[in-house]
Amino acid sequence: MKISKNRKKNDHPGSAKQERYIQPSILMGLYLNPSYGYEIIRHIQNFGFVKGDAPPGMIYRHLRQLEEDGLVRSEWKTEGTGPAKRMYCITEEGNEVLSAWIGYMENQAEKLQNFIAMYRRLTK
Amino acid sequence: MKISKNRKKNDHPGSAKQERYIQPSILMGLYLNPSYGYEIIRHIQNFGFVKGDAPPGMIYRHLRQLEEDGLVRSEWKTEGTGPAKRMYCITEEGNEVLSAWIGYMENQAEKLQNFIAMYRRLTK
DNA sequence: TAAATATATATCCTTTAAGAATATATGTCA
DNA sequence: TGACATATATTCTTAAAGGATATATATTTA
Repeated sequence: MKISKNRKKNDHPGSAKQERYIQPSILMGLYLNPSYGYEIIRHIQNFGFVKGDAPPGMIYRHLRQLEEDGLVRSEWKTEGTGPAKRMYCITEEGNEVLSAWIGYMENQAEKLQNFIAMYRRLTK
Repeated sequence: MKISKNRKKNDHPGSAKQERYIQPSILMGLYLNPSYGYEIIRHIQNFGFVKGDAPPGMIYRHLRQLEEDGLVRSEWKTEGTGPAKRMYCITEEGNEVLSAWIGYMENQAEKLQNFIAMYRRLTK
C-alpha cells in the first residue's frame, strides 16, 4: 500500500497504542499459574496480543496497578536461583475481573465480525 | 461484581479510552455514502463501536486528520437547508486503508476468539 | 419579529494507556 | 574478576479518546 507523504501517524491499522489486552493477558497467565514479572514479560506473547517480549516497564506498571486494585497478590520469593522475585497470584476478585474481560472480549469479537460482514456485503 | 474501594481506574473491562475503531467506522460510512461531520456524529453508532452520538470534537478531529492523510476529500456545500456543511468523500487511498483495517480487524477477532477459547478450556 | 432551538463546525484541555529508555541490584559462570 | 543473565523499578514521551466549550447560521415558534 502506498504511504502518502503527509501520513505520519497511524500509518497502518493497529499500529497505534491501543488495545493490547495486557491486563487480561496477565490475569490469564496468573490464572494458569502463579508467576512473576520477568517471566510474564517473556511468556505474555503466548496469549496472542504481544509480539516477542513485552516492554518490562509495561508489565511492572500493570502488576503494581493490579495489586493496588486487589486483583492480584504478591510476596517476595528469595529461595531458588537468581535475584529475588516478587511472586504474584490472582485473587478471587481478579478471577471475577478476568471473567468480565472474557465477556467484553466476546462482545468485541462479535462487533468486529459484524463490521467485517458489513464490509464484505458491500464489496462482493 | 464487587468493586473494591481501591479500584479507581479501569473499573470494568473496556471502560478505558481505547479501541473505539473510530477511523474505520468513519471510512466505512464514507464508503457507503459521502457525508459530513454532523451526520457522522449521529450515524456512527450504526457501526457498533460507539454508543449514541459521538463526541463532536472526536469526529471533526478525525476528519481533519483523515483529510491531511489523503484518505478523504472535502468541499463546502452551501446549498440545501441549514448552515453550510463540509461534505466528505473517501479517496482511493482511503479505500485501501479501509481494506487494510478489515484485515487487521479479522486478525484481531481471531486473536480474541483464541483467547476466549483458551479460557473456556480452563474453566469447563 | 424576537427569542429559542436545531444544525454545523471548530478548538482546547484532560485523562488513559502504551511505547521506550534507562537505572539499579543480584546471582552465575567462564 | 569481569561479563552476562536475571529481576525489578522509574521516568519521559506519544497517541488516542473523552469532554467541555465557543462560534455561527438557519429554522421554528411564541
